[in-house]
Amino acid sequence: MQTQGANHGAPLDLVFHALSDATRRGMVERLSRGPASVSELAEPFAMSLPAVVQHLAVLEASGLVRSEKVGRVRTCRMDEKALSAAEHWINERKRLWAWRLDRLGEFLETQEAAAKRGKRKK
Amino acid sequence: MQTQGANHGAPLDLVFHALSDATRRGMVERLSRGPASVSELAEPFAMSLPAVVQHLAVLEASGLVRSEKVGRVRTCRMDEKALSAAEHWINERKRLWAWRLDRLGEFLETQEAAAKRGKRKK
DNA sequence: TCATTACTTAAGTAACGACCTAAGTAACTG
DNA sequence: CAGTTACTTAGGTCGTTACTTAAGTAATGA
Repeated sequence: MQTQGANHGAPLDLVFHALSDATRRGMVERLSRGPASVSELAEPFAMSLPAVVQHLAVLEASGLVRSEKVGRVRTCRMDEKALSAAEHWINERKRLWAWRLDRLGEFLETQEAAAKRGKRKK
Repeated sequence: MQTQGANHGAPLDLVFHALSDATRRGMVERLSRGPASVSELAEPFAMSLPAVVQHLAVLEASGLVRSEKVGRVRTCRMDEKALSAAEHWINERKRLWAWRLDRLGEFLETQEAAAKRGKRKK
Protein backbone atom coordinates (compact mmCIF):
# COMPACT_ATOMS: atom_id res chain seq x y z
CA MET A 1 0.00 0.00 0.00
CA GLN A 2 2.83 2.38 -0.60
CA THR A 3 3.76 2.58 -4.24
CA GLN A 4 0.42 1.17 -5.39
CA GLY A 5 -1.86 3.59 -3.49
CA ALA A 6 -5.35 4.44 -4.65
CA ASN A 7 -5.01 3.76 -8.37
CA HIS A 8 -8.18 2.46 -9.92
CA GLY A 9 -6.14 0.35 -12.32
CA ALA A 10 -3.68 2.90 -13.72
CA PRO A 11 -0.15 2.42 -12.42
CA LEU A 12 2.44 5.17 -12.52
CA ASP A 13 4.02 3.59 -15.60
CA LEU A 14 0.99 4.57 -17.63
CA VAL A 15 0.69 8.05 -16.18
CA PHE A 16 4.32 8.98 -16.74
CA HIS A 17 4.32 7.35 -20.14
CA ALA A 18 1.26 9.36 -21.11
CA LEU A 19 2.95 12.57 -20.00
CA SER A 20 6.18 11.80 -21.86
CA ASP A 21 4.77 12.97 -25.19
CA ALA A 22 4.45 16.65 -26.04
CA THR A 23 1.25 16.12 -28.01
CA ARG A 24 -0.39 14.40 -25.06
CA ARG A 25 0.83 17.03 -22.63
CA GLY A 26 -0.65 19.61 -24.99
CA MET A 27 -3.95 17.79 -24.85
CA VAL A 28 -3.85 17.71 -21.06
CA GLU A 29 -3.04 21.42 -21.06
CA ARG A 30 -6.06 22.05 -23.23
CA LEU A 31 -8.27 19.91 -21.02
CA SER A 32 -7.07 21.60 -17.85
CA ARG A 33 -8.86 24.68 -19.19
CA GLY A 34 -12.08 22.74 -19.57
CA PRO A 35 -13.69 19.81 -21.43
CA ALA A 36 -13.37 19.47 -25.20
CA SER A 37 -14.58 17.29 -28.04
CA VAL A 38 -12.15 15.07 -29.95
CA SER A 39 -12.02 17.43 -32.93
CA GLU A 40 -11.46 20.43 -30.66
CA LEU A 41 -8.61 18.54 -29.03
CA ALA A 42 -7.18 17.63 -32.42
CA GLU A 43 -7.36 21.11 -33.89
CA PRO A 44 -3.99 22.53 -32.72
CA PHE A 45 -2.03 19.51 -33.95
CA ALA A 46 -0.73 18.81 -37.43
CA MET A 47 -1.66 15.14 -37.48
CA SER A 48 -4.46 12.89 -38.57
CA LEU A 49 -7.52 12.39 -36.43
CA PRO A 50 -6.79 8.70 -35.85
CA ALA A 51 -3.39 9.65 -34.45
CA VAL A 52 -5.02 12.08 -32.04
CA VAL A 53 -7.53 9.44 -31.00
CA GLN A 54 -4.64 7.05 -30.28
CA HIS A 55 -3.05 9.65 -28.02
CA LEU A 56 -6.40 10.07 -26.36
CA ALA A 57 -6.56 6.32 -25.75
CA VAL A 58 -3.17 6.48 -24.03
CA LEU A 59 -4.39 9.34 -21.85
CA GLU A 60 -7.53 7.44 -20.95
CA ALA A 61 -5.62 4.26 -20.16
CA SER A 62 -3.49 6.28 -17.76
CA GLY A 63 -6.53 7.71 -16.01
CA LEU A 64 -5.50 11.27 -16.82
CA VAL A 65 -8.52 11.79 -19.03
CA ARG A 66 -12.06 10.43 -19.12
CA SER A 67 -14.51 10.78 -21.98
CA GLU A 68 -18.07 10.02 -22.85
CA LYS A 69 -19.91 10.02 -26.11
CA VAL A 70 -23.25 11.75 -26.54
CA GLY A 71 -24.77 11.55 -29.97
CA ARG A 72 -21.82 11.66 -32.34
CA VAL A 73 -19.66 13.85 -30.11
CA ARG A 74 -17.19 12.47 -27.59
CA THR A 75 -16.47 14.92 -24.80
CA CYS A 76 -13.18 14.61 -22.94
CA ARG A 77 -12.30 16.00 -19.55
CA MET A 78 -9.27 15.86 -17.28
CA ASP A 79 -9.24 13.75 -14.15
CA GLU A 80 -6.77 15.26 -11.72
CA LYS A 81 -6.50 12.14 -9.57
CA ALA A 82 -3.95 10.48 -11.85
CA LEU A 83 -2.00 13.73 -11.94
CA SER A 84 -1.97 13.75 -8.16
CA ALA A 85 -0.64 10.21 -8.04
CA ALA A 86 2.32 11.23 -10.20
CA GLU A 87 2.86 14.37 -8.16
CA HIS A 88 2.80 12.35 -4.98
CA TRP A 89 5.49 9.96 -6.17
CA ILE A 90 7.71 12.87 -7.17
CA ASN A 91 7.19 14.60 -3.86
CA GLU A 92 8.09 11.52 -1.89
CA ARG A 93 11.42 11.32 -3.72
CA LYS A 94 12.13 14.97 -3.16
CA ARG A 95 11.16 14.69 0.48
CA LEU A 96 13.48 11.75 1.12
CA TRP A 97 16.30 13.44 -0.72
CA ALA A 98 15.89 16.65 1.28
CA TRP A 99 15.69 14.71 4.53
CA ARG A 100 18.92 12.94 3.71
CA LEU A 101 20.67 16.20 2.88
CA ASP A 102 19.51 17.65 6.17
CA ARG A 103 20.87 14.68 8.07
CA LEU A 104 24.12 14.99 6.16
CA GLY A 105 24.29 18.66 7.06
CA GLU A 106 23.76 17.87 10.72
CA PHE A 107 26.45 15.23 10.58
CA LEU A 108 28.94 17.60 9.01
CA GLU A 109 28.20 20.27 11.60
CA THR A 110 28.79 17.74 14.35
CA GLN A 111 32.04 16.70 12.74
CA GLU A 112 33.11 20.31 12.46
CA ALA A 113 32.31 20.99 16.10
CA ALA A 114 34.17 17.86 17.11
CA ALA A 115 37.15 18.94 15.03
CA LYS A 116 37.18 22.34 16.72
CA ARG A 117 37.04 20.75 20.15
CA GLY A 118 39.83 18.39 19.15
CA LYS A 119 41.97 21.33 18.01
CA ARG A 120 41.45 23.22 21.24
CA LYS A 121 42.20 20.16 23.30
CA LYS A 122 45.47 19.53 21.55
CA MET B 1 10.90 30.64 -22.30
CA GLN B 2 7.86 28.93 -20.86
CA THR B 3 7.95 25.24 -21.49
CA GLN B 4 11.75 25.29 -21.85
CA GLY B 5 12.47 27.04 -18.54
CA ALA B 6 15.67 26.35 -16.65
CA ASN B 7 16.43 22.95 -18.16
CA HIS B 8 20.06 22.51 -18.93
CA GLY B 9 19.11 20.53 -22.04
CA ALA B 10 16.55 18.04 -20.67
CA PRO B 11 12.99 18.67 -21.81
CA LEU B 12 10.00 17.24 -19.98
CA ASP B 13 9.69 14.49 -22.59
CA LEU B 14 12.89 12.95 -21.31
CA VAL B 15 12.03 13.34 -17.64
CA PHE B 16 8.58 11.79 -17.93
CA HIS B 17 9.85 9.09 -20.22
CA ALA B 18 12.59 8.24 -17.73
CA LEU B 19 10.01 7.98 -14.95
CA SER B 20 7.66 5.79 -16.99
CA ASP B 21 9.66 2.65 -16.27
CA ALA B 22 9.41 0.83 -12.94
CA THR B 23 13.07 -0.18 -12.98
CA ARG B 24 14.17 3.41 -13.47
CA ARG B 25 11.77 4.66 -10.80
CA GLY B 26 13.27 2.02 -8.51
CA MET B 27 16.71 3.38 -9.26
CA VAL B 28 15.57 6.93 -8.49
CA GLU B 29 14.02 5.68 -5.27
CA ARG B 30 17.31 4.10 -4.32
CA LEU B 31 19.23 7.24 -5.19
CA SER B 32 16.86 9.47 -3.24
CA ARG B 33 18.25 7.70 -0.17
CA GLY B 34 21.79 8.57 -1.16
CA PRO B 35 24.44 8.02 -3.86
CA ALA B 36 25.26 4.54 -5.12
CA SER B 37 27.64 2.77 -7.45
CA VAL B 38 26.38 1.14 -10.65
CA SER B 39 26.58 -2.37 -9.16
CA GLU B 40 24.77 -1.24 -6.03
CA LEU B 41 22.07 0.24 -8.21
CA ALA B 42 21.86 -2.95 -10.24
CA GLU B 43 21.69 -5.31 -7.29
CA PRO B 44 17.90 -5.34 -6.65
CA PHE B 45 17.06 -6.02 -10.29
CA ALA B 46 16.98 -9.34 -12.12
CA MET B 47 18.64 -8.13 -15.29
CA SER B 48 22.08 -7.90 -16.83
CA LEU B 49 24.44 -5.11 -15.92
CA PRO B 50 24.41 -3.62 -19.43
CA ALA B 51 20.63 -3.34 -19.19
CA VAL B 52 20.94 -1.45 -15.92
CA VAL B 53 23.55 0.83 -17.43
CA GLN B 54 21.20 1.58 -20.31
CA HIS B 55 18.50 2.60 -17.83
CA LEU B 56 21.07 4.74 -16.10
CA ALA B 57 21.86 6.43 -19.40
CA VAL B 58 18.17 7.27 -19.83
CA LEU B 59 18.08 8.73 -16.32
CA GLU B 60 21.20 10.79 -17.01
CA ALA B 61 19.86 12.04 -20.34
CA SER B 62 16.77 13.25 -18.51
CA GLY B 63 18.82 15.10 -15.92
CA LEU B 64 17.32 13.09 -13.07
CA VAL B 65 20.66 11.52 -12.23
CA ARG B 66 24.28 12.56 -12.51
CA SER B 67 27.29 10.31 -12.14
CA GLU B 68 31.05 10.47 -12.04
CA LYS B 69 33.67 7.83 -12.26
CA VAL B 70 36.53 7.61 -9.81
CA GLY B 71 38.95 4.78 -10.33
CA ARG B 72 36.84 1.93 -11.64
CA VAL B 73 33.72 2.90 -9.70
CA ARG B 74 31.00 5.14 -11.10
CA THR B 75 29.02 6.88 -8.39
CA CYS B 76 25.49 8.02 -9.19
CA ARG B 77 23.42 10.60 -7.38
CA MET B 78 20.00 12.12 -7.84
CA ASP B 79 19.55 15.65 -9.11
CA GLU B 80 16.25 16.97 -7.85
CA LYS B 81 16.09 19.84 -10.34
CA ALA B 82 14.67 17.64 -13.11
CA LEU B 83 12.18 16.22 -10.65
CA SER B 84 11.11 19.75 -9.77
CA ALA B 85 10.57 20.60 -13.42
CA ALA B 86 8.18 17.68 -13.78
CA GLU B 87 6.44 18.55 -10.53
CA HIS B 88 6.05 22.12 -11.69
CA TRP B 89 4.34 21.13 -14.92
CA ILE B 90 1.93 18.90 -13.05
CA ASN B 91 1.14 21.59 -10.51
CA GLU B 92 0.41 24.14 -13.21
CA ARG B 93 -2.16 21.78 -14.73
CA LYS B 94 -3.76 21.11 -11.38
CA ARG B 95 -3.81 24.79 -10.56
CA LEU B 96 -5.54 25.74 -13.80
CA TRP B 97 -8.04 22.94 -13.40
CA ALA B 98 -8.89 23.95 -9.84
CA TRP B 99 -9.17 27.58 -10.86
CA ARG B 100 -11.61 26.66 -13.59
CA LEU B 101 -13.72 24.58 -11.24
CA ASP B 102 -13.86 27.50 -8.82
CA ARG B 103 -15.01 29.84 -11.55
CA LEU B 104 -17.59 27.28 -12.59
CA GLY B 105 -18.81 27.04 -9.01
CA GLU B 106 -19.15 30.80 -8.80
CA PHE B 107 -21.03 30.87 -12.07
CA LEU B 108 -23.46 28.20 -10.91
CA GLU B 109 -24.08 30.03 -7.66
CA THR B 110 -24.80 33.19 -9.57
CA GLN B 111 -27.17 31.31 -11.83
CA GLU B 112 -28.90 29.82 -8.84
CA ALA B 113 -29.29 33.19 -7.21
CA ALA B 114 -30.58 34.64 -10.46
CA ALA B 115 -33.04 31.78 -10.75
CA LYS B 116 -34.34 32.44 -7.24
CA ARG B 117 -34.75 36.13 -7.95
CA GLY B 118 -36.51 35.25 -11.17
CA LYS B 119 -38.90 32.98 -9.33
CA ARG B 120 -39.73 35.62 -6.75
CA LYS B 121 -40.22 38.25 -9.43
CA LYS B 122 -42.58 36.10 -11.38
C1' DT C 1 52.38 -9.62 -12.52
C1' DC C 2 48.18 -12.01 -12.75
C1' DA C 3 43.40 -12.55 -11.34
C1' DT C 4 39.42 -9.98 -10.03
C1' DT C 5 36.44 -6.38 -10.02
C1' DA C 6 33.69 -2.81 -12.03
C1' DC C 7 32.17 -1.40 -15.52
C1' DT C 8 32.00 -0.61 -21.10
C1' DT C 9 31.22 -1.60 -26.00
C1' DA C 10 29.15 -3.98 -29.62
C1' DA C 11 25.75 -6.29 -31.91
C1' DG C 12 21.44 -8.45 -32.25
C1' DT C 13 16.26 -9.31 -31.41
C1' DA C 14 11.44 -8.99 -30.26
C1' DA C 15 7.95 -5.91 -28.88
C1' DC C 16 6.13 -1.37 -28.79
C1' DG C 17 4.97 3.41 -30.19
C1' DA C 18 3.76 7.10 -33.24
C1' DC C 19 2.29 7.97 -37.01
C1' DC C 20 -0.14 7.21 -41.85
C1' DT C 21 -4.11 6.13 -45.43
C1' DA C 22 -8.37 4.08 -46.61
C1' DA C 23 -12.64 2.64 -45.60
C1' DG C 24 -16.16 2.22 -42.40
C1' DT C 25 -20.52 3.68 -39.13
C1' DA C 26 -23.69 6.33 -36.78
C1' DA C 27 -25.94 10.85 -35.81
C1' DC C 28 -27.48 15.04 -37.37
C1' DT C 29 -29.09 18.52 -41.36
C1' DG C 30 -31.40 20.24 -45.18
C1' DC D 1 -33.48 10.27 -47.76
C1' DA D 2 -29.03 12.20 -49.38
C1' DG D 3 -25.12 14.69 -47.67
C1' DT D 4 -22.16 16.15 -44.03
C1' DT D 5 -20.09 15.67 -39.64
C1' DA D 6 -17.73 13.32 -35.99
C1' DC D 7 -15.62 10.03 -35.07
C1' DT D 8 -14.02 4.62 -35.54
C1' DT D 9 -11.71 0.50 -37.39
C1' DA D 10 -8.26 -1.81 -39.92
C1' DG D 11 -3.91 -2.39 -41.55
C1' DG D 12 0.70 -1.05 -42.54
C1' DT D 13 5.43 1.37 -41.97
C1' DC D 14 9.36 2.76 -39.61
C1' DG D 15 11.92 4.19 -35.72
C1' DT D 16 12.68 3.32 -30.67
C1' DT D 17 13.01 0.67 -26.41
C1' DA D 18 14.19 -2.97 -23.36
C1' DC D 19 16.45 -6.32 -23.08
C1' DT D 20 20.14 -10.22 -24.32
C1' DT D 21 25.10 -12.39 -24.80
C1' DA D 22 29.88 -11.95 -25.82
C1' DA D 23 33.94 -9.68 -25.71
C1' DG D 24 36.43 -5.78 -24.32
C1' DT D 25 39.25 -2.24 -20.93
C1' DA D 26 41.00 -0.19 -17.03
C1' DA D 27 41.81 -0.14 -11.90
C1' DT D 28 43.05 -2.83 -7.99
C1' DG D 29 44.43 -6.44 -4.69
C1' DA D 30 47.24 -10.67 -3.59
